[in-house]
Amino acid sequence: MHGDFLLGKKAAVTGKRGLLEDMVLNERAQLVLNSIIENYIQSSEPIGSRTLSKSIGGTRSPATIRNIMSDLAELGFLIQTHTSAGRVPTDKAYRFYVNSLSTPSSVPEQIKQKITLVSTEQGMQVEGILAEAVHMLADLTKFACVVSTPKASVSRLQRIELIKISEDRILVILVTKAGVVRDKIIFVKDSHSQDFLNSVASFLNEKFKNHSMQEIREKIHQYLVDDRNRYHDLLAQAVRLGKKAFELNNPGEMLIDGQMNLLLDSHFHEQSSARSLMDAFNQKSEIMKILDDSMRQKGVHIFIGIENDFEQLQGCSLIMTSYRNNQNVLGSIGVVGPTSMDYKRIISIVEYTAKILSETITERSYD
Amino acid sequence: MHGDFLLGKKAAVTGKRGLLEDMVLNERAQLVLNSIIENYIQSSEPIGSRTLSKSIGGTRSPATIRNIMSDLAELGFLIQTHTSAGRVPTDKAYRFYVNSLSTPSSVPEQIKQKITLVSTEQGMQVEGILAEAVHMLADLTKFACVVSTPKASVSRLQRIELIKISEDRILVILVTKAGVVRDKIIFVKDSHSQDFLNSVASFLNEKFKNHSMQEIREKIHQYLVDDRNRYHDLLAQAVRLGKKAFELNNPGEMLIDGQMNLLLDSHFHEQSSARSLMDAFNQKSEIMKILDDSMRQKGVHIFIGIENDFEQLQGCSLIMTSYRNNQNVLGSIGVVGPTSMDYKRIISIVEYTAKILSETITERSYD
DNA sequence: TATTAGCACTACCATCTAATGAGTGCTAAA
DNA sequence: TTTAGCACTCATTAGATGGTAGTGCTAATA
Repeated sequence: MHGDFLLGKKAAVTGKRGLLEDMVLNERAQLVLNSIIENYIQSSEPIGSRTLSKSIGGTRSPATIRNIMSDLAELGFLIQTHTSAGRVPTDKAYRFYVNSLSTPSSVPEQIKQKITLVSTEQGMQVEGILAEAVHMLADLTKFACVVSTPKASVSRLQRIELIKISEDRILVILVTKAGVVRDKIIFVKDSHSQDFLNSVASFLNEKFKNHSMQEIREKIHQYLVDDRNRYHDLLAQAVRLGKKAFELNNPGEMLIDGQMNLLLDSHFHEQSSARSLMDAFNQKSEIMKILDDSMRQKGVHIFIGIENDFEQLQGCSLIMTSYRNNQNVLGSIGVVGPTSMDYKRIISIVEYTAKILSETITERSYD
Repeated sequence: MHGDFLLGKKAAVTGKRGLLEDMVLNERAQLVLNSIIENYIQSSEPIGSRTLSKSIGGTRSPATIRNIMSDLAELGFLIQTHTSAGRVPTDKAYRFYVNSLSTPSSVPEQIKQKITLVSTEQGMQVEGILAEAVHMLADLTKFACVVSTPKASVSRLQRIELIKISEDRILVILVTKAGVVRDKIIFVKDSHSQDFLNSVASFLNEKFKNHSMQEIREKIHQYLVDDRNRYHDLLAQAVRLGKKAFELNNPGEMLIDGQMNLLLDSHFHEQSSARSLMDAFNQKSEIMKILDDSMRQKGVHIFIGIENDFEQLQGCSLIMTSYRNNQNVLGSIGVVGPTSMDYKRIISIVEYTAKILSETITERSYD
């Protein structure tokens, strides 16, 4: 295979078996590939051998470049839109490129200055801060951005309030350590006085403060499977109300911002891709899955094109990372953009934003 | 003036003075104009005399139609994009058309069935219901839709809770009659015990329950301008905390959905108009103004093109109406779309949606 | 062996042209 | 008041053309 020439020593030793896994390109090929990618990220136009020859300082003639490009194409790093066009990086090329970005590039000072969250000064709650963060991210990157709200299951109880609304409805307010207030209504068969609800609430507060919602649900379940007659009436009622109050009914929410950026982006300017992107963002559960996944691991996660499990986003790249308070990982935040995005820049911005967000929320946590 | 032929008796009597105000077109002209508008709404393409002649059943020849059209153009109801093109209705024409829709067309049964709010079953709060309503509206109309959340000032207090977060921070939770829960943090200089906060809260609850936020703010202000030494410590503290707690810090919020629909709409497919539309939606305060205005009056409000005060939306038409619970008008909901929208259909959908929304929220109110 | 120059070839792109067709306005007749 | 007829306008479309940016291949070169 002609392309073998481009492989460095490592691949040469391991031979064809390791061709795709431990792919190592020789210096020359790497230079060319990276240069193509960076040019393409800039211009969004197919890169030809002449352009590239100039771009790398004229040390190689267009003809040489052509040979190398031809081999890179054979190896699946480049494709041509048509015979006489320049070449465009494939998802595989971007993956190679991103992997080679060993040192995370630092955020330019002037961008750092833009990444500040002001909502914290306005007595705003966590959701407001998240909204601001995702809006800022969308504004800086000019792509679509998503953030998941703190998972109810991991957040720890700060306080619960029960407010009688009507004979059969009770408003439950849960305040978590992370600073999120959730409210919902539960329906009950028997009417309770507000005084009674206050006792139940203070019982639940005492019993469960600082426990995670997950733990609380488990404990309540435990109470219930135990012989319930052992408990006196207040306790039994409290547990029953508590069960309803702590029941998880929202599967976690997310905020999206900057979808319009994508529609205005030239890469998605064809009717069909715009339409399908829009559909994708309406499938919140799928996006939630991605956000959840990247919550579980440390660092920045990058999904390039077809690497993406969610088919409708396979024309995009995703840059995701998690945010946290001093106790727990709370959720994740990230960017959805074209595969030809400026990875260096976007990665650093996402990373830095998550850091600032984490700091802001930690400051905000009720401890 | 040639166009005078088209004017009916009324205008003929009042003469030129009333030309624009009590504009009445004779039957023939009305038929032609309405037919042009309805055709254009359907096809989005300039309407020519031949097409129209067929469309009205061939009772008038193209030449006749041409004469009428020419006069209508002279009166400002129609314009031509270029000399040899068909004609397109102006904003003035749409206004005429909408005014002539005397009988509000009823919503087709099959659309009625689609307009249902399910979130109420899931123990969701008002904001969730509004989000569902606006999403549904966007889905049905395929335009952008907005809804304003219930005004804090008009909503009546159901209950206030004060929760100590840290030495200098207190979480305030306000539950209104309309079913909205608002939470915010206030900062205090002196530390208070939770017991103390409970007393303050129950004092405030007793004193202000069922009063509107506006009233409460005024009363608190009254307390403060009175000689404050007259009050004992608890009261003085309560009032001071109360002032902070009831301070209006969010000017009212709104939810937007379906912006992407507009971007995908052929009418806004030029780069520039898409971009400026996007900007318009980011100017939330301007849109809020429109929503507020249409809250103050009964019925459906229609702003066609240049009738719009907000310049950036002068390429659009807005269909707005208010929603309410059994006590008060709470906010408004509406649609932003191209001036060539199907007014009949959209108006009826907006109207019906607002009705369902009002019913749902009334059901939900805490009374 | 790696690199380069030279050359034939390909396909897109902008520009021009001519033909088409949908529409108008005007005039004269019914 | 309506209509038929005719000349005219202008956007759109389809071909045709030349220019350009790119390729692949081969043979010569360092």
